[in-house]
Amino acid sequence: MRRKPGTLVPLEEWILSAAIELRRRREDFHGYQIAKHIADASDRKLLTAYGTLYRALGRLEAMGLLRSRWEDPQRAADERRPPRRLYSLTDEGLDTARATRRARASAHARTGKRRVAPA
Amino acid sequence: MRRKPGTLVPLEEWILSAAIELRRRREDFHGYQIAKHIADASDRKLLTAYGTLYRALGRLEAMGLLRSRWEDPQRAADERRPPRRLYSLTDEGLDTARATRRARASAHARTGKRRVAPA
DNA sequence: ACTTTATGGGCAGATATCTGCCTATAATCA
DNA sequence: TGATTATAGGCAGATATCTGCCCATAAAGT
Repeated sequence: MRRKPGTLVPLEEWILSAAIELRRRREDFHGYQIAKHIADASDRKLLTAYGTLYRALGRLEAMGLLRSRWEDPQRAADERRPPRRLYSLTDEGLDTARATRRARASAHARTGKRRVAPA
Repeated sequence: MRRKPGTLVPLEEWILSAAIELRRRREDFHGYQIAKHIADASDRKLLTAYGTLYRALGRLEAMGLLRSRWEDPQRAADERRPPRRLYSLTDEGLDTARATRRARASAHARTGKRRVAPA
């Protein structure tokens, strides 16, 4: 719905937030996983389909905040499931994710929006 | 349903037959593709789910008649779809597929079954 | 303030692989 | 011949990624 340049939409912020959490556990994440994570965390019936999330991941990657790589297909085969696309935060993405968190934390009463992503 | 050792079930024969056809076009094939191919070729409402086919492919690979490899995930990404597992006939699989065809061709009236796979 | 425009999210479904459970039946065995 | 057993196929659904279409709405433009 026409984003103000340099800002993130809520879904993108949630993804970055989840990415920081998973990063502490030294894990990369994949779309299906984060979709379930977000669906659980937020009661919202969000993501009736996964399309919205995968598109958001694509945008974040295009912005340079996430990078993705395909996992070794052999590993997927060993675990008897389709291969995953694994995402991780770039340096810029990490900065942005932290800035987003700070903005969230200090956004108690204020409704003012803050720039959390580079123009 | 308890196979006589060294024989193939119809689904497996169809797969090998399709594999020979595709081989002429110098193409490897993947599960989803062959499922549709078979579903089209045989009016049968076969393969309401794909599970049956993927299991048959797995058996043929375990028998040594097919080999599989994962396609380059980058190519799948470029074509904006999930990665495929590509199958091709082994030498033994090619022999077996040809023997199956001959058996089919000469099975006009006779109902007698023939050994088309090695014990 | 009012119109235009860009785009994110919902809905629907395609693409692709894989498993668990049940049942029917062919092959084997007694 | 009749009982046992192995297993292929159907049914249902999980895992995983991705696209097309539409609409609502916020941002930008006038």
